[in-house]
Amino acid sequence: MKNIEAVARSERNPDQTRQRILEAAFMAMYRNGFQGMRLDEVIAATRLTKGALYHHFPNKRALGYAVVDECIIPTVEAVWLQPLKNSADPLQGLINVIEQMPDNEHKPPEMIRYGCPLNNLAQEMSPLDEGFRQRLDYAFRVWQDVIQETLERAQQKGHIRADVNCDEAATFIMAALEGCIGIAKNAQSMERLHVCNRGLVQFILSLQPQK
Amino acid sequence: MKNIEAVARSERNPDQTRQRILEAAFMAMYRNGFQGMRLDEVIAATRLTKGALYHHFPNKRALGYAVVDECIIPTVEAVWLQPLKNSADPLQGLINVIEQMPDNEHKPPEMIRYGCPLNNLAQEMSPLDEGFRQRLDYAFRVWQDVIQETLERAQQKGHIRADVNCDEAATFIMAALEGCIGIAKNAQSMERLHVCNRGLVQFILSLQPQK
DNA sequence: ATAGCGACAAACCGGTTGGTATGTCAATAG
DNA sequence: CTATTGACATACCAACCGGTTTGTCGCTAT
Repeated sequence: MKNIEAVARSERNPDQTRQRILEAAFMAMYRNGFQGMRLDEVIAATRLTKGALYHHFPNKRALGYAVVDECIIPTVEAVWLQPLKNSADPLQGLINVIEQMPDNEHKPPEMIRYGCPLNNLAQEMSPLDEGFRQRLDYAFRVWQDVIQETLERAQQKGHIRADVNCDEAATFIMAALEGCIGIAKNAQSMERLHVCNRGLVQFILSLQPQK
Repeated sequence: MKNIEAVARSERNPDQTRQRILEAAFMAMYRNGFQGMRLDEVIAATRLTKGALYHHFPNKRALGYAVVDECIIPTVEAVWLQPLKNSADPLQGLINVIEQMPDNEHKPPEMIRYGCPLNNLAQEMSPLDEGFRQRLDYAFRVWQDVIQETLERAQQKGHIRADVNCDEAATFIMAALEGCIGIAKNAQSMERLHVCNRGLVQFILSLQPQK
C-alpha cells in the first residue's frame, strides 16, 4: 500500500516513462524528421528533463533507432500483417487495406499532412546513416513479404494470373503506395490520394485473369 | 582588354557567382535535405564567404526557394518536357524515359544513393513550409501535365484504350515512379529500381487495347 | 580626379542544441 | 540501520549555425 501510494505520487515507472519518451519522439520525428526533431521538444512533450531522457537513451541516434524498432516496425506489422493474413479473399483484402489506409491508425488528416512515417524516415535518413537504413530496409522487407504472400495466395485461388511475378508485383505495389502518399502529402489533398490509389487498384486488378 | 584581365583576376562575375552558389546549395540540399544543408558547407564548396552569400540571397529560405525555382524545376522540364514532346511514339517514349532515368542528368549512383531531388524536398518540406510546398506542387503539376499529354497523344493514336482516364493515370505513373526511386534508394540497389520500374512499365502496357 | 556603388571579405554575435556532470530521493538489500 | 542503486532533476557547457556588421576594393559615371 505504501508502495502504491509512493509510486503513484512520484510517478516512478521506468517502462512507462520510456514508452512516453518513445511516443513523443515518434511524433516529433514524424512531423519534423529525425534531424529536425529537437530533444527539447521531446522533453517538453513528456514533461521530463534531459537527465531522464539520457537515463533511458544514450544519445539522440539511439532514440531514433528505438523509435524505428519499437514504434514504426510494430505499426507496420499491425496495419499490414494482421489484416491480411488469413483473409478469406486475399486480393479484395489487399484492396481494402489500401483504400482504408488514410483513416488508419492516425486520424484522417495525419496521413495527408505528414505522410508515411516509415517512408519519411527512409527518404531522409537512408543516405545519411547506415543504421537507420538497415532498420528501415527491414521494415520494407517485412511489408513487402506480407503483400507478396497475399498475392501468392490470390494466385493459388486463381484470382490473379499464373504468369504474374508476385515478388516484383509486391515490390511495385509497396513502392507505388508510398508514391501515392507522397504526392497526396505534397498536394495536401485527400482527393489526390484517392485518385492515386485508384490507379494502384487498377494495377492490382490488371493482374487478374482476362475474362 | 583591361576589363577582361581585371575580371579574370578578381573573378568579379556576379551572375556566375550566384550560379555557383545555387549549384552548391542544390548539391548540399540534395544530399542532406534543406534543414540539413549548412550554409557553411555552401560557403566552403564555393570558396566564398558568408558576406558574399548574403549579398546574393537574403536568407537561407530564399536560397532554398531559388534552388527549387532555378535548378529543380528547370531540370524537371529538361528531363521530361523536352524528350517527350513531339516524340513519334509517345507510349514507347514514355517507357524509354522511365527506363533511362537512372542514368540521366546525374551519374548512375547519384539517383540510387540520394533519390529524386524533387521528391526528397517535397517529403521533407511540404508539411513544414508553405512556400516550398507550393513551388514543389507546381513542379509536380508540370511533370504530370507532360505525362498526361503524352498519354493523350498515345490515346489518339489508339495505343491505349479510350476508356483510360489520362489525368488519373498520369498522376499514378508519377507517384509510382517516385515510389520506385524511394524504395531503390532505401535498399541502395539499382537492381531494386529495375524490378520496381518493370512493374510500372507493366502498368503502362496494361493501358493498351486488349489484343 | 573622385564620389558612389556593387561585389564581395572578415569578424563577430546570440540563440540553439546535443550532450554531460552532479545532485536528490525513494526503494531495496544486507 | 545503513549502503547501494535505479530513476530521475538541475545546472551547465561547448560547439554549431543562421544572421549581422563593418570594411575593402575595383569599376563606372560625372
